[in-house]
Amino acid sequence: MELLNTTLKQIFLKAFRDAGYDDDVTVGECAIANFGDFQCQTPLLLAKKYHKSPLAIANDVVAHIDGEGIIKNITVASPGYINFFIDGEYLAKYLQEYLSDVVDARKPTGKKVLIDYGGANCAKPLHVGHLRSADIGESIKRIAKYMGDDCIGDVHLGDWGLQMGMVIYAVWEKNPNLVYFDENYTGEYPSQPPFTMDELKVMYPNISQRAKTDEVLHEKVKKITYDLQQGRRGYVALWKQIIEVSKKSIKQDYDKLNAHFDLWLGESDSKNYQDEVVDYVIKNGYSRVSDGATIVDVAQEGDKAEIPPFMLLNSAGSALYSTTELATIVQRDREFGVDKILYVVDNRQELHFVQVFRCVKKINILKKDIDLQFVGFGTMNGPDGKPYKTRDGKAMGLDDLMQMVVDKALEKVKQSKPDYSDTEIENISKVVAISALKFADLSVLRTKDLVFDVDKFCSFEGKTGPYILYTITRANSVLAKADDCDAKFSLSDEDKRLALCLIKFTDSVTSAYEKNAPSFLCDYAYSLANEFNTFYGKSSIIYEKDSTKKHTKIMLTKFTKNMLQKCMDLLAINTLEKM
RNA sequence: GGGUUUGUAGCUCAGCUGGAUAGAGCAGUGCCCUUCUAAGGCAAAGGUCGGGGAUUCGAAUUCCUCCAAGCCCA
Repeated sequence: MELLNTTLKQIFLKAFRDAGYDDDVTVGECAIANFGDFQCQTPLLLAKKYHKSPLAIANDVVAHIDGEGIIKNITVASPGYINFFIDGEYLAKYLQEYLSDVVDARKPTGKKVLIDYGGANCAKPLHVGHLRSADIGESIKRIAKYMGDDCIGDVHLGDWGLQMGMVIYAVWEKNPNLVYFDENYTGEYPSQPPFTMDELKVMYPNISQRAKTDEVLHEKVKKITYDLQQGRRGYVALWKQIIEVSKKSIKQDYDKLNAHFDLWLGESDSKNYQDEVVDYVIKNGYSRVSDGATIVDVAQEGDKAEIPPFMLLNSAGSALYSTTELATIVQRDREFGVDKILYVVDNRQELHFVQVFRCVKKINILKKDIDLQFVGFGTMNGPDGKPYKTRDGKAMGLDDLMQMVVDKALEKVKQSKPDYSDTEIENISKVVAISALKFADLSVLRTKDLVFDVDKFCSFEGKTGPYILYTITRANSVLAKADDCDAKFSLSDEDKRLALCLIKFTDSVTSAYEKNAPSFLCDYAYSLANEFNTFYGKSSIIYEKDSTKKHTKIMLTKFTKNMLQKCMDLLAINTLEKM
């Protein structure tokens, strides 16, 4: 279907041409405004070029506008705005078509996009810092899918670093007699892991803390990590079990947040490509040795800042985080044939990714020219304005945070709905709590840092997730009680505000998609909910006497509900039928 | 030191490519539940948009400069 914006632009474009103003692509664009339903500001832009006052141009154009049946009540306002209204009947017809069309995904773009988000580490419980990547990444994925991209979400698990050595050490410390640590052992290893996830969650922080001050322990851990990466049998067997157990637990946590990954690959999965990539780079002369390390220069002319070289191998000859990243891109190119990769990671990693991206481009190793994008998000800071710490003992795990919000929601539901059953209360509280948490996280502009504020996550009033859920349930309740008839759907002037708000959806998803910024959708959902609540409060819907008016109001209620549901779906927030 | 991001109401934040009186939410004030879920609505109050300069019909938005903070690299 043709969007109203396009229709209006065509009408205005023709009028501008007929009036003698031509040759600019932006001519005739109209936007929803407060001084009419729509406003066109083009006359202001043309004044200089044609040496005429904007007011005169506006008047010229208005005389040539042919918007029969669509546009009405055109006025010109100083210094050169063209304000106008949309015919109610026309808008009603358009709106119905728009809504049945817009809920479905757009036409496939044919683009394959991999979204790298989540960023959990094996053996480590998720903490508040993981919230943003999961929430933003999942929403970006859903938005891109809606816009027609073929999307793959990859959790890209941290499963190959020093933390694995730490956990293996912890297992050893607890029971050094396990067969995993016997170098002479050649038989099968037990199928059951010698630990539970709950034990792992304690082990890692414990060793990590101790390794900071204990040099000897730190060295031991490094040795274990090295042996693991060299393929020591017992360690590898144990490592695999750690990953299995971790994955299961991490998946449960992400499920709670409604973040669902298509791929559960980790850093270690690219190791098949690692040697090949390193060889390739060295053989083709892209690297040089500096202070014993093998590096690739990635500085470019015109750089404002000095971009340090990409590190391929350190002085000990071992691969680094950056090497793994490079190998992973090659893997994604070969195995998935992606066109674009989005990295939904903390802003602080930007330089690292700039280096990786430049290196990939420089060494010319990919089959396809992949569009690599750094989609950074602001840091979750503590109350002191410094990044929220995990290792300081007082760290808040995601579990604890969720429990806190759920408890708060329980309290709230119990007091406002005393007649609900316990299971009902429990179910509602969970959904409300997660919606509060996710919406609070998502509604802040992606790139900005945000203060970790428990009260904000626990807030259920105002611009929050629960407000949107509440609006949906209100609409539901109306629809359940409404006995609709077959009357005409026709928009009166007072219903138009809600109708115009509904059709703004396209602009919102589009900018959310283009900027990889779900916060635009949060803003939109809130403004729509707000508009609906005003509409709801103004007059009764189901007790409306006039059948046309009643039918129209019921339809608008239904549209709003569907639209809000759509937005929440794109934000990956579950909704409720009743609360 | 270099780079980078940010500075908008008491607090937390919107304000996209410059457009009419700078918008929300919390907190605080006053109303509104014997008709659709008050987790709501309505009304009022709150701001020299960090300071200064430049560009123009018009700047929170673009440019320059200074101040302050965060982050990254050294």
